[in-house]
Amino acid sequence: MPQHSSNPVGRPRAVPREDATADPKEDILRAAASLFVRQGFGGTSTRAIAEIAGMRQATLYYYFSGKDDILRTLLAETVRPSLEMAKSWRVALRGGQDAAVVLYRLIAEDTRILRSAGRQVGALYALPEVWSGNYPEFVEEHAVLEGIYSEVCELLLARTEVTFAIEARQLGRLCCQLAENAYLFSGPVQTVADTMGCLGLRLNGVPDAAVEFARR
Amino acid sequence: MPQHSSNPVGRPRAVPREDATADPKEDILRAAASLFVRQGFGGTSTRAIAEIAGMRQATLYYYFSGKDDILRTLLAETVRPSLEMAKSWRVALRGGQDAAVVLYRLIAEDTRILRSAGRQVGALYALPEVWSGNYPEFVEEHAVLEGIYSEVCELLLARTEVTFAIEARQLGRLCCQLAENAYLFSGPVQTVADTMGCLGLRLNGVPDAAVEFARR
DNA sequence: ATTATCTATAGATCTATAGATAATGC
DNA sequence: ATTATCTATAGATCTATAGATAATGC
Repeated sequence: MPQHSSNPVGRPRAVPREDATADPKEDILRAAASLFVRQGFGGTSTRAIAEIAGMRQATLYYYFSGKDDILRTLLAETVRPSLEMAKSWRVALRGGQDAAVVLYRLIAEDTRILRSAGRQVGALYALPEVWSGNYPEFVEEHAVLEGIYSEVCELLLARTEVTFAIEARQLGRLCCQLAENAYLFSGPVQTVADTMGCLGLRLNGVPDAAVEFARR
Repeated sequence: MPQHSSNPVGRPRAVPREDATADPKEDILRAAASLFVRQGFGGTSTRAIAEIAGMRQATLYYYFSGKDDILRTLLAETVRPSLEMAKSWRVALRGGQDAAVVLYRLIAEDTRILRSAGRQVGALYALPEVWSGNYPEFVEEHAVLEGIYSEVCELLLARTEVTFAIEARQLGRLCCQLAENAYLFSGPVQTVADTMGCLGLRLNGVPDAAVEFARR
């Protein structure tokens, strides 16, 4: 009869934390994201991460090769679901689905995804270090994501007579940022996601009546 | 006859830079802003700042009490002109000036101010350290600025029948961010400022026809 | 004498590794 | 035996200060 042991293998922690999950890696990622967002990447020491994660500094290196590796993991983990979602909407768009509907869905679902990650991902993306050449895979994936947004905006742009200087690429970026800034809004996810979708359509010059249509 | 000496007082620099201005303080601020924006605050050492500014690390302390003091100066220097400008538009607004016109002007002029500062101020404001309690004067001043934006948005919000959840405070913040994100757009300042003003009105549900009116 | 810089450095980090240790599993 | 942690620490920073120095100004 296999004894379902409640005690884990390995040396016990010196200072156990009651809020630790079963997965130390997850604890580290959570702790790191929270600190990066509040103190910046360079302003966060491995010691501080470890302390919040409930282990000693050196133990981090059993799971990650360093701070860079932690941030890389956080970035990959958060952009990928958004990108997959966006790619499937791109298929719908090219298949003839209405651009306004697609943009609304893109933003709303992205908002949901980012919020469910629970790591204030938008704030993470705002860290200068993220864009400074050390995380090319992330930058590349994010560029593709922005490209999909831009493709939708391009179609919306062609619909209206725009009287000021604006390019699809810029609108795409701003809409992408809308979803990523959703963490600044309080309230139920559904509501915030809806709001972001509507604001994205407004940015693209879609009249509120048509916005109303796209919401369903 | 006073000899207009071309040589400065004080010990000469060990490694002079040809792009140094007459004002070492300005050189330091410029170097620091550029590094903070690319590498983050915590990721930038005083040595790196000094090197770009063309002096030795210890010399920084002749002008500033430390990294904090440099960032505090940068923040104060950039938010204040925006705030003064916004306050004067608040007067106009309360005096009966059209809200759409005021919002357009607010954003466009803020865009110009921030860009003329030449320090990618928006990116500076995105640093987590800025908001983490060490710069309360800045945070306070910025809150007032956002408050003015919100006041304008409040009036615009009352004009239209909005079908989704949105508050004036959130719109105000987003419009403020628009101006602060203008550094991401390339092109002549006038053009970018105009674009940002128009997008801000769009965010507030102002129809493009009315936007056209507000631009003049 | 005054000014603006320099050199040198103490003391406090911080990162990453080596090697020990305290559990379970078999 | 394997695993997950620990302790200890070398070596590399980084910040901030003390005190020297090389100019001009008078």
